[in-house]
Amino acid sequence: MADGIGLARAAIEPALPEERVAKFIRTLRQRFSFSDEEQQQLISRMGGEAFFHKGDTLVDEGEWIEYSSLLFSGYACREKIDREGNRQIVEIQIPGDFVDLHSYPMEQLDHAITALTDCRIVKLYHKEIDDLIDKHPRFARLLWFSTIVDTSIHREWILNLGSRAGSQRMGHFLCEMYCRMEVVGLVEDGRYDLPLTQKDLGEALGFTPIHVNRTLKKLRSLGLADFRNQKVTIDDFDALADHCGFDASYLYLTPRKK
Amino acid sequence: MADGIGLARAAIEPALPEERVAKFIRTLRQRFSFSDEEQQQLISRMGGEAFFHKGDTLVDEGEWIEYSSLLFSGYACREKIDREGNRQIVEIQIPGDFVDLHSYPMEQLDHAITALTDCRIVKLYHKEIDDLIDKHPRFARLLWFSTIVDTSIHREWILNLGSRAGSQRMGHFLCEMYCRMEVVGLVEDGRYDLPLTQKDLGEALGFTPIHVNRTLKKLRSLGLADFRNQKVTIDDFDALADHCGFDASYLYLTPRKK
DNA sequence: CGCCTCATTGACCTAGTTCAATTTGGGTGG
DNA sequence: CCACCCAAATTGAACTAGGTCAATGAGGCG
Repeated sequence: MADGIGLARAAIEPALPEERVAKFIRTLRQRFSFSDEEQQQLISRMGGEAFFHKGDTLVDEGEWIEYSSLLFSGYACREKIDREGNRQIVEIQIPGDFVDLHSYPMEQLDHAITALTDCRIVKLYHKEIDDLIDKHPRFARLLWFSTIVDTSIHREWILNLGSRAGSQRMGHFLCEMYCRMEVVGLVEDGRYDLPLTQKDLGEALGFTPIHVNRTLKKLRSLGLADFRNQKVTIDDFDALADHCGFDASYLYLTPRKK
Repeated sequence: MADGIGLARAAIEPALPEERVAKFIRTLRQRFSFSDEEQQQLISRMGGEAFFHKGDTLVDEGEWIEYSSLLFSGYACREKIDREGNRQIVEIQIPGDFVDLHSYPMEQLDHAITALTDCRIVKLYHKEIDDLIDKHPRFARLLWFSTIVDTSIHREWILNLGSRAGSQRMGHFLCEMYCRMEVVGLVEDGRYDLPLTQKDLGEALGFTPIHVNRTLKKLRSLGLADFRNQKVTIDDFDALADHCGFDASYLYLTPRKK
């Protein structure tokens, strides 16, 4: 595991994991200067792949965790279940996301991570992170940053659930996914995949599936967004963003100004 | 700034900052073994106090941040304002909380931090954290952990706003505050201070102030909780926790089992 | 072809909002 | 100590966004 080639060898498909890992690194590079050598330092420490089927649990609540998983294909979500069995989706994970980097400091999660589609992940063992930080302390701040973006996304969801209603709450969610998908090259002609049912959408947004249906109908009739067959089409992103007061700065996707 | 004495000298009142800093450290020690020397390493790097009045902004959205603030007396909240001017409180900060340790990796926040009462903070400059991690890489994981607990709290709020209604949503919030106040010794005879108006409570829970009033009335009539004059009384915590399905594990306050 | 899951629509119901008025209590100046 | 003020709490009444219940369609698949 001296370099990225080890990863390619381990791949089941001909796809090069480096390309997917690069999605994650590209996001980081938008905020931090990052030498090629540092990039190699990180990639070389990643090793071991795993495959999950739709519906599988990638990480279970309370499970003892030794490595973090970088999602390089497929979609997953983080979810919490309350006493009555209500499911709340708290975040959607897309290719290029480290789905549980926060398990490095945390060691056990308070929520489960479930595959929304078949998924492939690359592992980064926590002992490798220890070693990486030991030798290159700068990585602490860098990897830490990437977990803190999730915190920011959570805060915006709190705002979304607490302060926005109906089509604005829904539209805001679709805007967020649009922006996140775009940086990893998964938006084409205003379209992207969103492998959720209307029931799932309801569980993310605090709506009943019936209300989700009506909300989507409204956005469609306003010409702002269309969700059909697990695909989202947004012809005029700015119009939708304006409709729901979406401002992408909480996603920390743009370079810092300083 | 070779030791904690520097802090005491800087204090405006005779209160010893170490005692308050210790609240933060005590919380960490519940999960990490922590030598006295390490504790000293951390405390010795903290320096500089600041005082804020009720209503002041401790940290503004988008502001460039060079140090993180440990709240050692008073209460604050993190809030986001949307385009329409609606305010959403996303977390309450109590004595012993690092209110913006996440500004170390993030450097600019997506939200503001506002004083709910007069507040006193101790600073930890980010360059000191750099140095600390450089010399003692173990601190990276440890401080990182403490920011990740906020992420977990945010997730539970998403669940609370998305899945719980009425008195259960309110009760859950009161349970959380009870538990967090208890570890820092601020609960006496089932009572603790909560310096919020009913309007503020509504802005935290996604309710109108009128509904907050009715929800509180209901909890009072059920004998589960009483909020009056910015003080919460919970005679039977277990009964309240049972009423709203509260499980404190997301607060990561108990020692790890492993 | 028939099954099964998901989407869609209608009718009705309720939790929570809105609007408006009244009360309470702490603080302040005379 | 009292009179006054003001912010916050409380209550009532009417209204509505969203939930509940129930039925119908529509697409995918063995």
